[in-house]
Amino acid sequence: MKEKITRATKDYLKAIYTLSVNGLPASTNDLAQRLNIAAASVTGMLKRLAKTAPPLVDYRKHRGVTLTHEGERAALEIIRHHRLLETYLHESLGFSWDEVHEEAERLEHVISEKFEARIDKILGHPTHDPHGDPIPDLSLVMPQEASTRLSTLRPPQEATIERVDAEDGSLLRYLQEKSLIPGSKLKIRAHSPFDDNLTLEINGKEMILGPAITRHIFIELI
Amino acid sequence: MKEKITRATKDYLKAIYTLSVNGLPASTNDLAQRLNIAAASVTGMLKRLAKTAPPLVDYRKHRGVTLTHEGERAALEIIRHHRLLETYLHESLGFSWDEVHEEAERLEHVISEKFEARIDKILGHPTHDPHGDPIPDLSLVMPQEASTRLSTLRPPQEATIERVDAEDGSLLRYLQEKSLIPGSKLKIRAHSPFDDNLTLEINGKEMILGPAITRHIFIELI
DNA sequence: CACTATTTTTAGCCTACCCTAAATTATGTT
DNA sequence: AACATAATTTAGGGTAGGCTAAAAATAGTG
Repeated sequence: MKEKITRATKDYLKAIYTLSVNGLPASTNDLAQRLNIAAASVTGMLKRLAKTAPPLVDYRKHRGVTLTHEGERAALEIIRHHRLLETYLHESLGFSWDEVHEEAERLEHVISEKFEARIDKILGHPTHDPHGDPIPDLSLVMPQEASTRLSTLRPPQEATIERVDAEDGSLLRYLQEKSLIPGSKLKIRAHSPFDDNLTLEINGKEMILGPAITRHIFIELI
Repeated sequence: MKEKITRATKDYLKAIYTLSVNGLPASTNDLAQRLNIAAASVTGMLKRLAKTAPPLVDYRKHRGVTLTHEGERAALEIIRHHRLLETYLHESLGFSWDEVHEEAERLEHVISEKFEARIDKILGHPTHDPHGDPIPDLSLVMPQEASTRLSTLRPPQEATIERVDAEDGSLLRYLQEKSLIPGSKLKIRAHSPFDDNLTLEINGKEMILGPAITRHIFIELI
């Protein structure tokens, strides 16, 4: 009874997944913004997704949308593709970490299970992609992901960067230049009130970062 | 002024290219068969392709269709993608030669110029794919391709297999089993009249092949 | 609680591609 | 030259997935 899952459908499922991590339903508007599609079109598509067999989403008017079990499985498959691809592009094809997202975004829809298995093996079954995002394993179990934001730290805490939540290339290039990448260790030196700037030391260098940046960086305390 | 070239468009251009190697226009029916689409649909699509700006094909009713310069460029780009991918899948990801076509068929539409450049470099700028088909170079010049069919040889000619013209997986697996792959050297031992069977020796083994097979194998005389 | 601002949905359209059935044009014989 | 057959095109439809404008529902605020 498997329905054919189109590209557009996959994009919706992925977006719904990432917008409802907290368990809350994703809103029409948020989806529209993330997918760059008019809100009205999203409503129409959600209706369609809700009445496939089996239904991929649970949609109720004005209340937002969540994934069904089926929908979540499909979303996780795509996310696995995406993150494995990002890792592969980075490690094996020499793409820089700010380039991998865009390329993976297109490839994720067309690679076969065989292709997936090959790169997974070549990479040694990685658990995280270049941005630190967890990669669901073969049975689609998602590893725990770092959830403490750098912006919440205060001196004299120390931490390791685990994950960077950003797709924008220019931000990613900036972060790389500052060594703000997964694996880097840092110490909080100071916190400014009102603007919430953080002064931190990383690789012996000191820098001041605003919350617009530190909110996108997730850490593990040392 | 570049029009956006959709997936369907690319498939048509590629099909037209391969069907009109001899310079003659491709017919509606042949296209329909190759693309697995009703002939009426092909007519409709050809009309559309002929009136893009710039036009991608030169189409005249009941006379078939040829590629314009623009159309040919686009076709060659896709063919370059396809054949580079086949080579990459085979050499770097361990796909067998009967599996590469299908996978490349989907990937060819979505890889970036950067991806293309990477695998081209990793492979050492290959000129032929695993089936022996020539790969257009960066400026889209197509290398000469072997054009003598094995079926035309007669004892005691000797030759090297250069290219195999087949997409069907089971045929390809059969050929591989018999060492009928690019690079193999062979000697024609006998020719049977009427059925045009050829007896040939390859790697010290003798075998008899009918024209349904030998027509798909292209060689270079030694 | 009433009113405004925001979010979401309806209604009505549009484009790209695909299909079938019927009509038309080409082609290959006699 | 006149058919029969094969190839092609026209006509009329359908679906997926977009869009805009207007209506309706929800949420925030005095």
